Amino acid sequence: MDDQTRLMHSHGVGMAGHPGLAQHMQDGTAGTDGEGRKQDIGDILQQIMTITDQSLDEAQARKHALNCHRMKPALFNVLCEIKEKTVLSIRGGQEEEPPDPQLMRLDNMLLAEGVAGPEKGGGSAAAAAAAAAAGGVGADNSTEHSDYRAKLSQIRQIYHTELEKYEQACNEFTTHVMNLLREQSRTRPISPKEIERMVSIIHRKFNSIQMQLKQSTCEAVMILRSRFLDARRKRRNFNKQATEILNEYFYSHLSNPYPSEEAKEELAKKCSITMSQVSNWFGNKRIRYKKNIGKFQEEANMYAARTAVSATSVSAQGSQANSPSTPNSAGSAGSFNMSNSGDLFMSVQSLNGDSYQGGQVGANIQSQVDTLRHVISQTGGYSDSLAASQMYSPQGINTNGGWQDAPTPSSVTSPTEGPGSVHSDTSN
DNA sequence: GACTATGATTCGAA
DNA sequence: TTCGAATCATAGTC
Repeated sequence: MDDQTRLMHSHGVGMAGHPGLAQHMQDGTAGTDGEGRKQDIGDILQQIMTITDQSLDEAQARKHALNCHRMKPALFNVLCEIKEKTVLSIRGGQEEEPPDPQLMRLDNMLLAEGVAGPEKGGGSAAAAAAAAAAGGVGADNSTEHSDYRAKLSQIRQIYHTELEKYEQACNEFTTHVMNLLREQSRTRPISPKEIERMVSIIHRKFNSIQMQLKQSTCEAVMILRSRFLDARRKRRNFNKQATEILNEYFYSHLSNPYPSEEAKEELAKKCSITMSQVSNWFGNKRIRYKKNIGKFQEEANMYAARTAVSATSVSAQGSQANSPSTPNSAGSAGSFNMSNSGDLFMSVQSLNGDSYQGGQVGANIQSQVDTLRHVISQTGGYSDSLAASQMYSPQGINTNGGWQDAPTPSSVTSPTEGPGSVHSDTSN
């Protein structure tokens, strides 16, 4: 006799003395001896315990037989009484548990990252926030941003798909268990509250699985986020063309290498970088140029010569009104849309003739003059009229170590403009 | 691996 | 806010 059978037999003996069962026996089985009763109960219990080992058809048949068994009501009563005794312990575990703080944290994070909750443009808000945190300006256009958004969107999609699967599985399983319990309630006493409790247990189990999903999603978002920010932090050299554009601007505005907002925007667009990167570049360039002028001399010469040649060629073409020529980038680098800057020589004449044509024109002229003067100073020739006014300092740095606010002859500067107006050299 | 170049960041001053 | 200056951190070169 195996343990199960022994257990059943012992229960059978025990239940023989049970008042409910005894009553039933008195009612329905009067006249039968004790051995026979024990045998009956043992049979029933054995049938119940072995029901799981049987095939579905077999079990169905057994179940039917059990339901029709004459002892079934008695057994039901016994189970009811046992249940009454144990119901207290069940009640003990029914208290509502407070919401898990970790789950709340995860939920909040997923909500903030735009993974959970309503669609926030594929997490673009979070991406923008991340970009802002990284100090990027205009990062909305960056490749990193779109990558981040795409990846976040992927995470969001996977999360929702998995969540849906879990919910579906949870619902299916809950329905299955509820049906099972309802079915079982024919043979054993099961109250609706118990079914409810079982449902909540199932939900708790599935919630813990959901929490794992949320945790994994959060981790994925964190990794993505850190990678995104790291990528921004990571230094990447600008491409050659971008550096050339920036250098051309820098050396053609050497007297005042402070691009205006518009110029920065233009440069940023041309170089496919952000405005803050342009600002950084100019900040670094100014300080490094100033620190080591000698080192940059060759570079300065090259760009100055290039610009001068461009300007001269433009000049040779005549002062066409619709010419897109620029003082600094008439070459491959593109234009900064500086009007009236075509005729360098005329500009120089104007300078010498003290015939200033207006702020913007003056600014553009200034660039040309910077370039020309630089070339001249480097070649050692031509020092008459220009030098007479104020010899060009190739470095564009005054004796105080700062950039010359008004590096050109006073005649160049508009009488209505202060030194600060030189910044308008980039006022396209 | 040392060194240099260079983009980014931080901090104080104006 | 912008700039200069110092510094950090990484890429590229030898």
